[in-house]
Amino acid sequence: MYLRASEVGDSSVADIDRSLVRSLPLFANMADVELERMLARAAMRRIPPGEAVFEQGQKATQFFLLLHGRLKVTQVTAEGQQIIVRVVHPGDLFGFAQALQRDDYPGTPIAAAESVVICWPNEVWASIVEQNPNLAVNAMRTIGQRLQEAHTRIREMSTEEVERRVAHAVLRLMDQAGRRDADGDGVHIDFPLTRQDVAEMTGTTLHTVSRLFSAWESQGIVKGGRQKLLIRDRARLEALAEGQ
Amino acid sequence: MYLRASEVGDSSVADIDRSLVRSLPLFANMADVELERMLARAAMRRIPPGEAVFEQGQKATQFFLLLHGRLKVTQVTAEGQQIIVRVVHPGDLFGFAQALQRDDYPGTPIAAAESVVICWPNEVWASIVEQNPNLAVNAMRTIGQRLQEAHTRIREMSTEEVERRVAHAVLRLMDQAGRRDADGDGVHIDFPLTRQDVAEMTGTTLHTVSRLFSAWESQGIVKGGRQKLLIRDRARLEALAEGQ
DNA sequence: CGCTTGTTTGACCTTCGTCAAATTGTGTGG
DNA sequence: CCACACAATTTGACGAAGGTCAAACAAGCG
Repeated sequence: MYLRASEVGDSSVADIDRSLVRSLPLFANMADVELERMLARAAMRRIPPGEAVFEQGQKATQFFLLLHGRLKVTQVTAEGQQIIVRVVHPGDLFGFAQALQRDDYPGTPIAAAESVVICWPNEVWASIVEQNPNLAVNAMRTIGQRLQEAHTRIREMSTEEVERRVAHAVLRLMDQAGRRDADGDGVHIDFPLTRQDVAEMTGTTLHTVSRLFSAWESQGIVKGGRQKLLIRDRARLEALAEGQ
Repeated sequence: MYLRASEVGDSSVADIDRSLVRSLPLFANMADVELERMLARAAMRRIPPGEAVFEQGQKATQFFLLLHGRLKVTQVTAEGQQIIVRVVHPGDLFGFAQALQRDDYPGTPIAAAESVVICWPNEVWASIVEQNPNLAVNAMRTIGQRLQEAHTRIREMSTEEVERRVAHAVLRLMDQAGRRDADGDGVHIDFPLTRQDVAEMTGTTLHTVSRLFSAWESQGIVKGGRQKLLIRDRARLEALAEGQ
């Protein structure tokens, strides 16, 4: 948020915050020299809220790393229905298309808040992986974890009713984007999140999510607001997620 | 099916069918020497129908490749509900736990039909990947594709009604395990498949699947049987999958 | 201050899951 | 080779979870 780059769209390598990048697990085992070499081929981009980094179906020419902010990756069906495939958090790689053996991007990452990404041309990937197998292993673990998450979600959608699914989704958001509230009265989600978003993450409608949040609020479990959510009683939310 | 190993549980490396392994995309770019070196550390196992290669939650000590047969990978929820995460086809890697950064297996692969697998101890993975980055890239692509499939499934479960989901699942099975029928009257699924299986793949109940198959059968789209399914009219099934 | 975007709530109705019971294949042991 | 037992399948009746439709109501933003 406090980046020099925030005034411009694209920006030079020199502006990239080294200490931030260095702290990412993805680069944990990479030598400084190699990291510099990698950053030398990167570009930085600022994404204002509501804008897409790229569009679903677009030819994949680059891959990305989120430095600051938060992205919602959406997919749109042929009928125009939208779902949120996942949320990209700072430090996550995304737009990995060529590693997934496809030449177009499968989804659209939209900035939920002001965001900053680094991007590399696709060709860089192969050469980097060859020189640094460690990175490949790390990247594979990342994808593996995502696969895990996807399976968890499939299992939830197959076997759980809406209330439990929504509870799970909120708990996950809490872990990934929770922030101790200023008033000390709980944990709030650190980026603008609508009921519609939650619905698209759990396979339900914004109406149902709204009804659930209202019910929860009357029990003191959460507190809602426009694009805001504050969790006050994690324990009870966990109970709901486990089915009471 | 015509393996010497079919009489015994475990078997020596010498028995592994080289031409079969060689033809797998996973080893496409691997030199013969390296392939031999890799197979030298492998073991072969025969799995009778209904038996598990390993159990969900078990400590992951090996990774596997399916040579013959068909496996249903199941997950069981805390409440005891089961879902089928995916079907393993000949040539697929599975039981990849350590690449996914976990030390236990996330699911249970059960042989739907008589099956033969090769297995390696986990330690082998790292050394092989180091010597042969190509394999790592291939493996990553495989995982990437699985992630794609998982997202597709999530999207379907979020936005489509049961009939479309089941139609999609059947089409997928057709592509992955379809076999021109002996009577030439369509394509049948090449392994024993129950209504319950289809239900667990689509997040519905065996009752609903049975009702759907009955309806489809009366329209001449499919023909059912005990653990059997014959697709006679792919075009109409595709129409159903697209929502008419 | 209006306008847009997000949220809340109510009424209604459809899709599917649940419960129950009958039926049909298959393989096995006598 | 038949009969029995078990597993898979089929079908019907019923009800409830949750989606759809509709309308009113905030909360920011320019």
